[in-house]
Amino acid sequence: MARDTRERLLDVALAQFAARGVEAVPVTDLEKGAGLSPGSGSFYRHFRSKADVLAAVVDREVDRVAAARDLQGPLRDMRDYYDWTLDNLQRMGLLIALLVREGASLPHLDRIRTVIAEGGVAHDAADLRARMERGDVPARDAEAVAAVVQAALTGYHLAASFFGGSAVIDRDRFTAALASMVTGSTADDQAW
Amino acid sequence: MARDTRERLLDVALAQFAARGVEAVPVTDLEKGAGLSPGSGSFYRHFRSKADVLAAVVDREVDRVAAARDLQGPLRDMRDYYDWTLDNLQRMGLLIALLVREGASLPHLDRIRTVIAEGGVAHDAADLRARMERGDVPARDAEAVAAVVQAALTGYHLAASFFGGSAVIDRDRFTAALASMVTGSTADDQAW
DNA sequence: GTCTATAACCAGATAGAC
DNA sequence: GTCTATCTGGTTATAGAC
Repeated sequence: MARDTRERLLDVALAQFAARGVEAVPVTDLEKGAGLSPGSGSFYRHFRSKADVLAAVVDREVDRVAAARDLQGPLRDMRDYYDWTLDNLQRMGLLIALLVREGASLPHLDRIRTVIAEGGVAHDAADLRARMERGDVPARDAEAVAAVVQAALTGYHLAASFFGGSAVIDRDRFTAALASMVTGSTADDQAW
Repeated sequence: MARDTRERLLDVALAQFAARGVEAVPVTDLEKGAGLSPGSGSFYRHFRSKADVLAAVVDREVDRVAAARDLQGPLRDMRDYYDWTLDNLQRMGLLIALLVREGASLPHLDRIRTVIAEGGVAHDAADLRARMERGDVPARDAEAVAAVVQAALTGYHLAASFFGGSAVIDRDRFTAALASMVTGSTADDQAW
């Protein structure tokens, strides 16, 4: 047993809840997944209830996402940034799956919203405004453009995760098109 | 009792499944919602099981969406089309909520994917290609641009429905920015 | 077609030995 | 901390009267 039983229970709970939904996962399955005897109440030595473990799962995952965000290096060009954002969404994958599944009934909803939205539109809009003033990017409603970018990246990620990545366009073509729409560059400037 | 009991059960099931998740809704609640005595097995005179009613719900809803799509009038300009698409997503709201909640475990998944994706990227890409050839729109990777548009609209819809419409940008500004990014028009052409 | 009643089962949670 | 055993309550589904 490498890690703490409590940690193992949290790992299993995150994976199972995200994949099958909280209601669909019996406590017995969590015990089984953590190497405990299913049906024994051993789970209850670590958490008071199923709702309790859900809250702990969300808490730990939000902390992780917040910590990972701080590691973000300096942004190079726009496409790298979009690429990095898609990676980030993938890293938050299980948390997002959980959010999407359980919706409003998730605990700590405002913390989740804060972490997921934060550094998003507001930050991007400021960056865009600066580029617009320098003339790197055509002048438009910066906040709205930032919102479009955010929505496009999120939508792409969700579609890929629902439909298993099939029937969606290649990731490179997607970020290239998005960057070209923001910067106003056209086919004359760049091959695809 | 206006409509058939079977229809009422389907209505209640759609609403409840989308809102709370299939697992979380006992058959008793469906009976209650349809005006039947909760706990009586009356539900089972209309459906063989809970899985059966879920399949019927999805089937009926996909049929509705497909039928509504055929009513689409001729497209005027691009912004009207984005507006119409957002309306459409709202009309598919409960089906999308169900898809998002239950994910891969939903029955008839490929039918859903077909109906939701179809007439989407492929159709838009053809339209864009024509506009690019006429010079109305800057020449770019048409399929990729169509995918970005689709992802942006879907992402906007989902964010609005998760977070209750708060913290999201105004719908008009969103579609305006998206249209301007596709057509390549800038602040000089249009006020916001 | 709907009802009352109930069977069969499974999930959440607790007690107490080791 | 984990186990066996168990209580309790809720859920699916069926039987049979009306």
